[in-house]
Amino acid sequence: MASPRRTTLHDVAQEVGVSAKTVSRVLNGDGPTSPATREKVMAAVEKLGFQPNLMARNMRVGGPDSTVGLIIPDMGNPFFGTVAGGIESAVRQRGLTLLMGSCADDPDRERALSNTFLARRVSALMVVPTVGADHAHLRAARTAGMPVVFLDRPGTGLTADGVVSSNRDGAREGTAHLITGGHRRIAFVGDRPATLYTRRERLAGYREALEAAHLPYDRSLVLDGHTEAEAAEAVQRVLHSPQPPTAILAANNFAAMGTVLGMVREGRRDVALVSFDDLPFAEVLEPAITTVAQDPAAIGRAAAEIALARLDGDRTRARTVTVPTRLIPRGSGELPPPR
Amino acid sequence: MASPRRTTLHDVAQEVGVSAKTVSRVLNGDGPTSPATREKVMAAVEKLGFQPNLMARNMRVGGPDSTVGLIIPDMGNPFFGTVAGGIESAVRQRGLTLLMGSCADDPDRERALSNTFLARRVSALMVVPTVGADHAHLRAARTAGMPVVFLDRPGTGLTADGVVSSNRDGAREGTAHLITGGHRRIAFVGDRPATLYTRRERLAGYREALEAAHLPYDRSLVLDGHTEAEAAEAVQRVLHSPQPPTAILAANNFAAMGTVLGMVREGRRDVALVSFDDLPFAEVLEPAITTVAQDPAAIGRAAAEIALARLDGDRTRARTVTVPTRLIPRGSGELPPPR
DNA sequence: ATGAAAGCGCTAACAT
DNA sequence: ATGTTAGCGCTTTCAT
Repeated sequence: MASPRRTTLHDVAQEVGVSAKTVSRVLNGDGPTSPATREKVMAAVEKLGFQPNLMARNMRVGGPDSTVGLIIPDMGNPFFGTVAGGIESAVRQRGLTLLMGSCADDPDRERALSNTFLARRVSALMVVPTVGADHAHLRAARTAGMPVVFLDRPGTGLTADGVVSSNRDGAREGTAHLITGGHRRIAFVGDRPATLYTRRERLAGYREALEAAHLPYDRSLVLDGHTEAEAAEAVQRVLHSPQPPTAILAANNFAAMGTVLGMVREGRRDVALVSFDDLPFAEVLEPAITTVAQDPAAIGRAAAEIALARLDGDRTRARTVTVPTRLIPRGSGELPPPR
Repeated sequence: MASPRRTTLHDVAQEVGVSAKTVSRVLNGDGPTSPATREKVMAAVEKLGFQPNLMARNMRVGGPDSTVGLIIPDMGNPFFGTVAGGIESAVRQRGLTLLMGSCADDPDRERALSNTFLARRVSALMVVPTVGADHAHLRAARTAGMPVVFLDRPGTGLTADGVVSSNRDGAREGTAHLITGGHRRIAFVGDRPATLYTRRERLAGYREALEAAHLPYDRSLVLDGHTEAEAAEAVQRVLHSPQPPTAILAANNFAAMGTVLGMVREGRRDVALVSFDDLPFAEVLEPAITTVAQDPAAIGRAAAEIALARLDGDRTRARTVTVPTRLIPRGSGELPPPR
């Protein structure tokens, strides 16, 4: 009981009694076709359930496929989902379809996925680089005219276009906000590994704010946590230390959730908090959480615009676009230090 | 300054001084090859940055592409991201790559995306059906041997395999939990449109629990809200009604977030809440939120297993797998009614 | 161990 | 308005 072969253009042509090229003309609307054959062809297509084989078409036409590839490190993070939405709506207007894959934080899988996309001749490739991944292998495809855009973090081993948030400025602003409120001991809860681009940049912004206010940089106030649970534990520990912080800058949404969880577990509502990344529940908590909001949709849009410009022949040198963040004061960052 | 043509198998062959077929043999490791040529070929591949054109390969080989397509209605919902993760890890073991696209709740775009996947000859197609979409056009591909699996909701116009949560049982259990706590006026906050499969099933489970306890079904306690904001407003309104509920069953995560937001705005911490779908912040709120947790990763795994079995020749009739939900009492569902 | 020819499904270029 | 031929890049089949 073998499956029937997939219907081809020839099957349709035979059914109607015309040549394959005529069917092709009808379907792609290029050459002239009589209304009569057009109808007959469409009927046969419907009847046989014909799906044109785009691989064959693309191969003959020679151009790239009408898809854009996106590689993200983690499907569960809605941040990337929103980024993807921004790309999607921008490329769709050009008749391109966004296809995405997740590498689950694995550099080997990132490599495999990019080969998958390259081998299928996507029009452009967008990558949110995973820690440890190298991107030198993309050079050939890029030289052959395929745009490569790095999102959220710069790529490694390849100079290409990129789009990032104003991580440093945003973190500086968030920290300064706490300092203005009177805080002098401010903890930083960041992602791991500490070499992660966004973490480095945000830590740098945090330090800039401290320096500007002539506050000391205390390493014991810099905490790690890749997951919510880890961040929560780190926060609980530091709140029990001899000189606990009176305020916390959480450097991403998982860190922020963990920080809130840690504070709840300790029954501490008196610690000020500013979170980098907006949170779905930011407005629901008491106090509501002050955030340094990123604009993931704008990041996606900017990346798509760069890629489309490249496809249109833009040959200027690689550039990096910075999408601004915005401080949204909501309450948690306005708590004064105890005195 | 035109882009250089993409390197082909022949380019590599010419560089080495062998035939194309020899290069093909080296790359796919089928026929016998001498170690010497093997090395030279690999070197040339590296030097020229050769990426085999999978479209050409697949076309000649005739089989399906080594990708699996997934269509989801919304990128921003982490529920679907987790489902995708479950599929991904299951199909990867078979050398298949998961590619996903979002139709943004638009049935036309769902159709376009499925054509995109079909035209590229994916090995299998997974669809989370969007409201208003029809799936009859998938019949031909399915007949030709491509597995189709519907996730989270049944498809329309096509009998195919499916995987869903135990929506009705879960909602009944969640509602019964509130009834056991002494509540007699329990509101239902659901998604829109009211015809949505998951909403219908969950409402049915809610009604079953009411009936089992001989409680009246009061339509004024059934609220709608497709977004967090809409749900919040509906909740605020009902709390001001003459006979307000003392407990709420939120039928999905957006409804739950909106419900919490509405309660916070009204300063009401005395209303019991059970949420269908687990929430990232469920444990952080006070009281922590009692949920009827789904298992999205298990949904994805089950769907992948069905598809793989079909690819292995399973020709039994279409079946629907139900993945159980689990009640997680955390506090918000244990609030007693005021007396 | 390697090469030559044919063909996968489609369309560009040239007929008619 | 339609048909024919050739070929996209690769692999199969059959040589050598």
